[in-house]
Amino acid sequence: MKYNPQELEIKWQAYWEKSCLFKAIEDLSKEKYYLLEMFPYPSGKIHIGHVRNYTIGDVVARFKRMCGKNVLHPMGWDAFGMPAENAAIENNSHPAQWTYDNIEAMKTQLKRMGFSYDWERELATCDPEYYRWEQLIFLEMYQKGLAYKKKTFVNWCDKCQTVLANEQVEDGCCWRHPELEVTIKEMDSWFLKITEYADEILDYCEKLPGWPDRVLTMQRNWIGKSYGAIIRFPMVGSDEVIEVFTTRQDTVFGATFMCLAPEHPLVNQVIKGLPQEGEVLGFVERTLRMDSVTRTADFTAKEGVFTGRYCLNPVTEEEIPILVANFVLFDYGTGAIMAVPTHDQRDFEFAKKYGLQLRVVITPPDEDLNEETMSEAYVDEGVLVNSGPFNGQRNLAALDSIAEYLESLGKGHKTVNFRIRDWGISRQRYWGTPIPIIYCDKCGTVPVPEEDLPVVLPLDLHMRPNGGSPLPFEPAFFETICPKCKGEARRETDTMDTFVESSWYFDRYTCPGYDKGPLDPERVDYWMPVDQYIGGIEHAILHLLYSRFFTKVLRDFGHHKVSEPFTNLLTQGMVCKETEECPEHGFLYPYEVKDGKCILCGAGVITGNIVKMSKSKKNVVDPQELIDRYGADTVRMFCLFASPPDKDLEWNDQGVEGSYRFLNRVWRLVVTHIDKITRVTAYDGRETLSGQLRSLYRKTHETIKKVTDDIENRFHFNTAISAVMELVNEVNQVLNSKEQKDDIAWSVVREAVEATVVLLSPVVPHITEELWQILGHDNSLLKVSWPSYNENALQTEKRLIVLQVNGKVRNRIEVPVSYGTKEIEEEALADAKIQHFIGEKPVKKVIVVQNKLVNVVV
RNA sequence: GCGAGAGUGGCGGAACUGGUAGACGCGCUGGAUUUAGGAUCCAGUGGGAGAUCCCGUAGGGGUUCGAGUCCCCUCUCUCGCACCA
Repeated sequence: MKYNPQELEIKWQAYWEKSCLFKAIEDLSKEKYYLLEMFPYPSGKIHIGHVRNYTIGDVVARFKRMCGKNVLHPMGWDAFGMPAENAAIENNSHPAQWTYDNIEAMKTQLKRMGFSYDWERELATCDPEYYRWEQLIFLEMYQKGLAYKKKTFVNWCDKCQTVLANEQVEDGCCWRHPELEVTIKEMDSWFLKITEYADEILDYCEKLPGWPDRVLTMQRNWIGKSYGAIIRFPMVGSDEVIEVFTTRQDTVFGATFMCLAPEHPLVNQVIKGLPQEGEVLGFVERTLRMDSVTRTADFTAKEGVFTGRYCLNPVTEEEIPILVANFVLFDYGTGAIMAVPTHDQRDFEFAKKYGLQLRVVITPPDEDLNEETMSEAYVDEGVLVNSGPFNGQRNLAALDSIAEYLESLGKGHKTVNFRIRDWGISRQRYWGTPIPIIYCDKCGTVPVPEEDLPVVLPLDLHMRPNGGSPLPFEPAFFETICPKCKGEARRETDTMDTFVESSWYFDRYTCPGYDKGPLDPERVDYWMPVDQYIGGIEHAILHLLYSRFFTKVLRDFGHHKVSEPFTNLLTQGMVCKETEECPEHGFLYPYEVKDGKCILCGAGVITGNIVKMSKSKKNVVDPQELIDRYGADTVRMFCLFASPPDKDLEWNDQGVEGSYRFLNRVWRLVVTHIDKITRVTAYDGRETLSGQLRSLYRKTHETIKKVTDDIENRFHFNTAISAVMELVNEVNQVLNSKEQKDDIAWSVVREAVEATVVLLSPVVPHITEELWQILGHDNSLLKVSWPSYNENALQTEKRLIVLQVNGKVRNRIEVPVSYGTKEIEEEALADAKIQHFIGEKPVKKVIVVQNKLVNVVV
C-alpha cells in the first residue's frame, strides 16, 4: 500500500465537511476557545505567508479541540481595498466581480489545505450585511463626538485627481505619473478620536501578558505619552500669543528663537505687510509643495526663514526672532517650537546655519560649556545656569517646579501630550464602506438616519480609467434628500479606510447572521475575547491598535462587555526568499532563471538579499504547485518544521522534500508491520520492561510530554516535530534489531506508533486519519482525546553527570538517581580523568548542581 | 536620525530558567540493495591537530566556578517610522 496524499486528503476533507466536525456551537457547559488568524485580503491566490499563518492556527485549533475545548475557528475576507480597483481598471471589469471571483478561488485553496474552519461563519467585509453595522457604529461615534471632521494636509496627484498614500509617492512624484510632482493639498477629512482612548489603551498594555513584549513596546512608543508643558510666548507688537509644547521646560531660559510650522495659522498674520512677506510666502509654498515623504526625509536640509517679527521669551522677557521652519510638524504638539540651540541638536544645527543666538542653561558636572566654541548641543543632565531662580538646581529635578513657576506667572501650564494622532478614515476611493453622512446647504452635516442604513455602495457603475473614485461623478449615488429639511442634499462620497472593517470583524464572527444590531450580546459575550490571535508582525501597530480602540468604543456603547479583543497574540515572522535580478529585465520569477541566466536575454542573473516574498520582487513560491506535487500535509509540515513561527522563514525547496520523506517513513512504519501491530493492544504499563523496550516506552512518554509542552506553551512546532522524528527513529531501531519480538514487544511498538499518529494529527491531519483507520480504529482522530504522559514511564535508574574542571567539560559519568550531592561529589573527585586534570593543584572549590554537573575549581 | 528585532556548521535550525554547543532535518561522503538511475537501509559529517587535546555561537571587553544565554562597546543585516520638540 503506497502513500497517496492526493487521494486520501480529498477523501478526508470530504468526510470532515460532511460530518460538520468544525461547526462551533455556543455551549455554556463547555470551556470556549476562540482561535483566530488574521483574515486575508482576497488577492486571487493564497501565498506561502497565508499557508504558514493558517497552518499555525489550524494546529492550535485541532490541538485545543482534542484537549476538550469548545473551539471557534472562523475565516472570512478583508474584501474592500485598492487592489480591486486597480485590477478592475486594468482588466476593464468591476471590483466586486474581481473580489468575489478571488474569494471563490482562495476558498477552494484553503479547503484543499484541510484547515478546520467553521465555514458557516464566513463573512466578507464588502457585503452590505457587514458594512451596514459599521455605518451604524460610525453614526454612534459621530453622535458621541468620537467621529469628527477637520482639515488636513494630504499628498495629491492632479492627474489622478486623488489623494496618494506615502507609499504611492516615489521621489516626490506620483507612482502612476512619474513626470508629475505631488502637491500638498488641504482637505476636509473624517477622523476617529483614538486620542480620547490613548490613555486607556496605554494603561491596558500592562494587562496583556499574553502579547509579545516587542509589540507592546512598539505600541507604547507609538502612543508616545509625554509629560511636558505648554508655554505661551507673547508676540511683540500685537496681542497674539504663540503657544508651544515642550518636554524640556527646564531649558526655557535658553530659548533664543521661535519656529512655526509652515502650515501654522499664525504665519499669515505674522508677516502681513512686512518686507519679508514675499520671501516667507515663497518658502511656505515651496515647503507645502513637497510631499510629506521628501519633507521629512533625513537628507532634506533643515531650512527656515525669518518672518521679521519677534516674540518675548516669557521668563527672560527678551525679544526673540520668529522663524518658519520646514522641520516643525503642524500636527504634533501645537505646531510651534521654542528653540534651545544649546541643548537640542536640531536647534543647534539650525542656529549655526542662520547665525542665531545661543545661551547655555545647563552645565555638565565636569566641564564648562561655551556658546562660542561648543560643536554640538549638550543634551545630557546637568546643573541649571542662567536660569534665574533655578540656578544651581539639577535640570531634571527642576522640571516640575519650572512648570509650576510658569503656571504661577500665567505663562504656561503642565500638560500631557500624545504622539499618536487621531485616525483619519476618509478615503477618496470607490471600493470601500460609504461614510453615512449627508451634506445639506441649509442643515449642514446630517447623519443618515439609522433606518436608512445601509448606504449601499452602487455596483452598476464603471471605474474611471485614470483611477480615482467614480462616486463623485455618479449623481444617482450622491444626489439625495436631506433627512431633516427634505430639501436637495449631497451624500458624502468618501469611503472609509479598510482598517475600520478589520477593527471589529472578530466580534462579528461570533454572530455573523445577526440582524438586530452589530452584535448579538449573548453570543459575543460567550466567545469574546479571542483567546489566541495569530498574524503577521507587520500589523504590530496599526491594525492591532485600531482593534483595541474599537473594542473599547464598542464596550462603552454597550455592544459587548470586553475591554481587550485579543488575550494572546502570536506574531509570525515573514516568509523570505532571495531575489533574482536581470540587469536588463529587472526582477525575475524563479522559472525565468535557468542555470543562473535570464531566459529572456541570457544575461547573468544577480542573486539578491533574502527578503520578504512579494509579487513586486517576484521571489515567490506558489503553494498550489507544492500541494499538487506533495499534498497538503507535506506543505503544512514543512511550514512548521522550517523555523519557529515568530521568526522569519527562509524558503528552501529542498526542505519540502525532507518533510515528504518523513511522512512516507511514518506511513511505511505503520503499513509494513500492520499485521503484527494490530494483533496486540497498545502497551498499558503493567508488564515490567527492560532494555530497548523500556527505553522505547520511556521515549514514547517523553515525546508526549515534549510535544504537548511545545504546542501548548511555546508554539514551537519545529521542535515538536523533531521530537516525533526522534520517536520514529527509535521505533525503527527496535524494529530493525535482531532481538526476537514477543507480544509485549509488539504492544510497546503499538503504543509508540499510535502516539506518533495522534501527536502528529494536528500538524498533518489527513495522513494521520488514514493511518488511524488502518490501525483499526473506527472513530475520527478529531474525537480522540489528546494523550497524557505517564510519570512512571519517565523514571530512570541512572543519571548522567557532566564533570568539569575550571568550567571545562572533562568527563561524563552515570550515577544512580538515588545519589545525593555528597555522593556525586565524591564520585566526581574520584574519577580518574578529573584526578588527571586536578594534578598537583589544590582544589579551591567544588560546585555541584544537583542531577546535572560537578565543577571542580583548582 | 529615531524605534524594534536578529547574527550559532555547507544550509534551515536546537540548546526553554546561565550548567554537555550543534538535537531534528537538508546537503555532502562512503557502503548495502539495484543492469543503471530513483527510492530505501546502514555508517560518517563544526574546524584543527591527531588518540588525547586545542579552537569554536559576528568582533572586542566585562560579570561568574561556569556565558550562545546576563551587562557594556563595535560591526553587519532585517523590519517599522510621523525630524516626536
